[in-house]
Amino acid sequence: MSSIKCDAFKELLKQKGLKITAQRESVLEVLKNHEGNHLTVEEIYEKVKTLSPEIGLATVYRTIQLLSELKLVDKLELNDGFIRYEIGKFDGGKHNHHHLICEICGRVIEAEDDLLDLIEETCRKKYDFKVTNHVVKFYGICNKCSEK
Amino acid sequence: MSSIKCDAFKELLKQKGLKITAQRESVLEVLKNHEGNHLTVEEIYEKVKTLSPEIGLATVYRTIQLLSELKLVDKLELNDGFIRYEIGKFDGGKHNHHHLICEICGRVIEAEDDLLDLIEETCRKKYDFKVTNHVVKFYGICNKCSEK
DNA sequence: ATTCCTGCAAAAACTTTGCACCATG
DNA sequence: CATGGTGCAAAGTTTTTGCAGGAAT
Repeated sequence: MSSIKCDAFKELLKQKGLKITAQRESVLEVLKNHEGNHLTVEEIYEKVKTLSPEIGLATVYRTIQLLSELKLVDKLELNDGFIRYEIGKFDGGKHNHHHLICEICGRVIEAEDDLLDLIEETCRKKYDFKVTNHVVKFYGICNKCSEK
Repeated sequence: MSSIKCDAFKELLKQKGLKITAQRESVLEVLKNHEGNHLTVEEIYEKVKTLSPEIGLATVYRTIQLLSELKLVDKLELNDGFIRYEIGKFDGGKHNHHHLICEICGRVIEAEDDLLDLIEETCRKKYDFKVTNHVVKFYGICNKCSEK
């Protein structure tokens, strides 16, 4: 498994004099295989154990922290009380990240449209703030819940 | 202190057969007095103790949970590792909530513009999802950090 | 009076740290 | 072989819960 993201990861580690270990690769692998799944630490741990059975929870925490610092994963709080992580989606300058969260059933829909340019323009003009990334959460009622 | 928000709170409690206590009023009071301040539980606790010195931390947790359920306060994760709360800003149908977070100094600027109508329109058309509220976080570089 | 709340302390859940051993570069 | 990483267990944090006494309706 040698996708672009894995290569980027190895490259970043090398640059910083850090080591490429099976555990680190496994954690990244799990996150890659569950893109858009918003995993909790415990869920990541459970899934990683199938790839690296001997891994300790502490290593999962340490690796997630590392991946966060490298901007390869994003922390997420979907207001269900859990802190979640998912692999970053902003390769090559894109930075879209919209979640549609149903207030009734809690379902999370991933939206990909990027219509925020206008707002970013306003941030720049009005607040002199240069936007480099954004996270948007829309709360509402999903189609299934509307039907009921 | 009998603002609109306090009255709304008392009304909601009454409706649900819950009781109006000094502790609950104090917690709401603190959040009202620090609108836009993004307080952690510990900060709320410290400030509430000046109003209700005998209050316990457990009661602060319980009250915040209650206020969350009543949609009077919003949970916030500004990616500095702390979970924060602030009083809700969507009285009377408004639901704006944009944070500009500087990736260098961590400063949080509150933006009030609401230019998201287009996006909400798209959510409705494309995903059949009715948006009732949104939380938007823009990461970027603030003016002070740009100058350096 | 009845029901709900509170403070306290204990428990549970979550996250970080120290250390001896191991693996990578 | 030097440096950094790992697993484990212990320590630190944060949050929740049980319970007996107290307050609100």
